[in-house]
Amino acid sequence: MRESETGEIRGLTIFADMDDAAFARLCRAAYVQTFPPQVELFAEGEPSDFLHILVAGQVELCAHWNGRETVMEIVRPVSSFILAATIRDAPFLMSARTVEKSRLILLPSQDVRNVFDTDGAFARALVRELAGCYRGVVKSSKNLKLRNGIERLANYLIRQQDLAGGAPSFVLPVEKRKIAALLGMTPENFSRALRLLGEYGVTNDGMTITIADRKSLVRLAKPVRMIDDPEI
Amino acid sequence: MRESETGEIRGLTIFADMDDAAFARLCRAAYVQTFPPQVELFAEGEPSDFLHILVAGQVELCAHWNGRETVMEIVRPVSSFILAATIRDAPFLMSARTVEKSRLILLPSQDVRNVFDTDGAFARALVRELAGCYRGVVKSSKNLKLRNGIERLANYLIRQQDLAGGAPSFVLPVEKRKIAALLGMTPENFSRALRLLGEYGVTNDGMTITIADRKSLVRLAKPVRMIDDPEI
DNA sequence: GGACGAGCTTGATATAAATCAAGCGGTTCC
DNA sequence: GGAACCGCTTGATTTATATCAAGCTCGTCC
Repeated sequence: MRESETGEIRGLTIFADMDDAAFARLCRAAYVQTFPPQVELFAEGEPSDFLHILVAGQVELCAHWNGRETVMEIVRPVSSFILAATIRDAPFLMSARTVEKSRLILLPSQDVRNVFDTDGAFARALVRELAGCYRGVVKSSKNLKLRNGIERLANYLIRQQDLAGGAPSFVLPVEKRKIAALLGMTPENFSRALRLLGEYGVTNDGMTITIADRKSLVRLAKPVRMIDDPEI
Repeated sequence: MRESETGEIRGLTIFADMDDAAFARLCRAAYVQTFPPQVELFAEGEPSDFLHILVAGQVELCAHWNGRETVMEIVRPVSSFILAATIRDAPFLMSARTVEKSRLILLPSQDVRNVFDTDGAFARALVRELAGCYRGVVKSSKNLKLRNGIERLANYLIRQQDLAGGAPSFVLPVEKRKIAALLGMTPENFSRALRLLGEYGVTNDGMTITIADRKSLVRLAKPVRMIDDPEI
């Protein structure tokens, strides 16, 4: 991997505190790869041979059981994913598929574990990262168990508006059907729920959402820090 | 804290590899406390001043939103809980309440963070522990999103039978209403689902469950490693 | 331009789950 | 012993969600 490429991930919080030598050991056998849209990167149950870092594009993590499929998470750059499987040398719990053309850096899991075993700074950074990941999933689980479909959608839209900079109009990051699965609902119900949010000032044209009356939407969504604040 | 008491937790995987001096620093200001049933140990949103370790009894972790409540996890001894909040010095995402009379060891979060900052072995053990916790929540989330109520209950019973040693009859660990909430269903639906499982050889008398035909139940439940195996 | 396909929407319907309302069966406490 | 309570169960009903079946819209491709 060339230096220009390692630079793209050097700033990630999990690498920030480690010294250059350790980082170099991590990147020695790493490689960069660009994938077209809709490519399966790996499947649930496979051994986790590489720690994946998404540099550009978008990747969805999904899960399957008994012929059913759901979306667990949508990964946006720059961030690592499936860190826990790498650390535990355990099979993937989720499958990964590119949503659009994506560039990834792949670090051999064995190298990640070796550096983690010898570099204290890296180990500590991983603790903080994994603690954050854990809390992220707990929040998502609370969201699923405590809210119904419309409430989840309302909160999702508020969050997306913030991510997009807060303007009244913004574009959904992925297909509606994927967002529906992420929120634990069918595409049909997603569509109906979105129309019901018209009562709260939400309109949509294709992938563009406009929130005319955010206060009204917030009154319905009732976002709270212990579910909706990604920083906590 | 007396040595007889620190011994109860010394064997936990998060402490196993650290040297005695570091462990002693962790335990210096720790204390042991016994709580009666139904006591709230802490509430969602409060600062995480102590890492909690359950030595005996049972504790439920629950979450609230907009007047609704759900059970996120039932902790059994000996295990730590809310490790992620301690590490990140962040507020609790869940509330904790004793289910029965319980004995806990409380380690000041600041001490945990200090030792973690200086002891590499402890940091590495925490990484593995948190990676395991993360994967646990992911599995639980897959269970919620991919299965309906009866399927979740069927898998829960199979798991409990295994935990109880595999005998056909076993006793549920907590009130049915709490199990219902854990599984994301109402007590009424839990009751009905349990009765429907009669078709698959499941009978119950009070808190005692008997699985007469495990194969039949497994055919319905379809447990898979990537959701139901706690070791992976 | 027109045919096709994919994703989205909509309506009708079926199923799952929640809610409401009793009643049952223990236990606790006078 | 009996009253009161609590958790569980059951049935009736409502609501939420999923499924099925079209149709629509907007691209792409010939």
